[in-house]
Amino acid sequence: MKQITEILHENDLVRTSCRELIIQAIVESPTPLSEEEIKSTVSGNFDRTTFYRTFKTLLTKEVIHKIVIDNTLVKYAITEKQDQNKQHAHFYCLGCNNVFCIPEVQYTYTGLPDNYKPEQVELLIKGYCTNCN
Amino acid sequence: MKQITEILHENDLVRTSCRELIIQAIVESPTPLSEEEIKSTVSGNFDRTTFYRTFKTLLTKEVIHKIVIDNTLVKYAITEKQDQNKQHAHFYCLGCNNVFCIPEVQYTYTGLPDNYKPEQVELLIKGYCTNCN
DNA sequence: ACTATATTTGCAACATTGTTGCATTTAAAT
DNA sequence: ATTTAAATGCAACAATGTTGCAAATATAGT
Repeated sequence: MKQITEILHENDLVRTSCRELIIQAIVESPTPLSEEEIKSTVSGNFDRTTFYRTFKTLLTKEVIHKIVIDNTLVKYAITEKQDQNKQHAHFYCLGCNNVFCIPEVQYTYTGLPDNYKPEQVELLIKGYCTNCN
Repeated sequence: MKQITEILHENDLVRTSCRELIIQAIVESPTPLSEEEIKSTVSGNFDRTTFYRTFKTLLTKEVIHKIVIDNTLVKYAITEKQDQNKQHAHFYCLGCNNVFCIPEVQYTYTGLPDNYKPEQVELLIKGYCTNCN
């Protein structure tokens, strides 16, 4: 709990229970959560408006960030400091719909025509996780 | 125009002007279009409901398919028969926001832990295209 | 070309999702 | 404890997407 307060403080954000609960939900989950999932664990406690505003704030302050699997499936995770400049692959489980960050994976590509200037490269592997094999 | 009628016929879809215009807009564009872009080229001609329904139909029949860059940025393209089983990389231009299919790119990865069973792999390269260099 | 049938369209009403302004409440600094 | 700045809740609104149904349209058979 102390950590969560610190996260807010480090980002110049006033400590409020809505912010704390959203962050807590994300931190306590073993895998990234969807907005829906976060909303439901926090729901009942706050006005719809407050949730949206808080969520937006945490995103723009990059306290949390998104992992896009599909336009209909977006997951959110805490932005760890060590992750800031690290690019890592993601695994999406077609069975349980969970997302996993896989920093162990190394990836490369060849054959991009010269006229394209690459800046970032994202790899998304879809398949089945341990539990869903 | 004859081609478009054929596309509909091949997919057991009644030929209607809304369907034709949506397909036409996509086919005539050099790069994939967003739903917004398609809507605006077709807008005025049809009821909002009709557009949504037609769009959905074309998607579920896989006459068109989506390329997801971000949950806020989804582009649609015609599904060519030869593309059906081909997996190819995509390039997203940070300058002009256009998406390009890059079948020339070859890519691989290593280091996925054994307990994950991969089925598909998607590579998305973000950077600047010829016009935006 | 005409008719019968199935499908699509447009409209209205509704449901969901997200946004804005403002008065009240809460957090934090002195 | 008091002051100040920021967040909250409410109401009203805007945008987006959906459903049921009658009217219109496309297709197949004659």
